[in-house]
Amino acid sequence: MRLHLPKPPNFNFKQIVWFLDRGYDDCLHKVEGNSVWKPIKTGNRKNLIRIEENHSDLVIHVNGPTDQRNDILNYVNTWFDLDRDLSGFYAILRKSGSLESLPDSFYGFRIIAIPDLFESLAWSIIGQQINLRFAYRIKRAFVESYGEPADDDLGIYHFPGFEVVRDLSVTELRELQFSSRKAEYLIGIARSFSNGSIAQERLADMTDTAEVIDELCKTRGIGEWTANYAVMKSLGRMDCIPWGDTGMLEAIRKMRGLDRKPTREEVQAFYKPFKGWESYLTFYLWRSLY
DNA sequence: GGCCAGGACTCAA
DNA sequence: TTGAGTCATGGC
Repeated sequence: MRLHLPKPPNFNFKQIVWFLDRGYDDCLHKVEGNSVWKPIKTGNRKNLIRIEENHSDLVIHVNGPTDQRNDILNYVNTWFDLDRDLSGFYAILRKSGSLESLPDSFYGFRIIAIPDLFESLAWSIIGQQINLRFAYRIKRAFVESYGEPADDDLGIYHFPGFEVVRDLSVTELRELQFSSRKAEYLIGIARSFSNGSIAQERLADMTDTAEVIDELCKTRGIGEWTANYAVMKSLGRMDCIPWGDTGMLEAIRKMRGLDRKPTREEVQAFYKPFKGWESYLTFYLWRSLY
C-alpha cells in the first residue's frame, strides 16, 4: 500500500535524506538512493516502511498490514517535524548577521525526531563523551544483541524496549564496549520507565520545558545535556539548549571567531534572539559543522 | 602518541 | 558550590 503526505512549505526532503545518511552506520534506518527505509512501531504493530518523494508529496510504501494508516502517517509527520512552520525561524536568521546564510544553505532542513523517549535517552547515554563514530558502533552492537531485526538484507532493526533492557546486567553490556557507568545508567533508566518514574506521556503533558528537564535530571545518568537532547528529539520541544554540547560550542566558536570555547554566558547571548527556536538553532548549528 | 569525543558523577575542601 | 579526578575506548 502507498500513503501520501503533502510536503509543507519550507521543506526539503533532500536535507532530511542527507541527515539520515551523513556517513554513520545507523542500524535504525537505511537510505537507498532517494528513499529511506524505516522500521516503526505503531501501537503493538511493527511495520517496515519506505519513504520517497514526488513533486508534491512524501510517498510512504508500507509492507505488511495496512490497518494502521493514520498511525503511520502520524509517525512520519512527527519524525520529520512536518507541522512546523519555519518561516519565523528563518526570519530571525535572515536578520541575524552572522547566520543569515543558513536558511539558504540548509533550506528546508528539519529536526529529525526520535519519537520514543526511551530510545532517545538510551542513545544519548551511549553518545556521552565518546566520538560519534564509536557511538554508532556501540549502538549497533546493542541493537543487534537486544533489538528485533526488521530486515536482514538492509541490516536495520527495531530498538530494544525498556522491558528488555531493564533485565540486562552490567556485564552483558560491558561485552558490547559500554563502560560500567554507562551500563548502569542505561539499565537504571530502563528500570525507571518500567516502574513508571519516567513516563513519556506524563512528561509530554507538562507545559514548562524547564520542569521536564528538571524531572529527567533526577534520574542517575541524565544530566543537562542528555535531558535537553532527549526532550528536543522526543517531545518536540522547541526551547532546548544542550548546554556543553561539543558540536554546538564548536559551531558558535567558529561563528564568533573565538580561539576558545564560548562561555555559558556567551552561549546564552548567542541564543537570546531565538527565543522559542532554540532547538532549531541547535540543529542548524550542528548542520553547519558538515 | 596524545588529546579529545554530541557528559555525568563523586568526593574533597 | 566549585574544581579536579574518574570512567572507557576509539578516531584522528
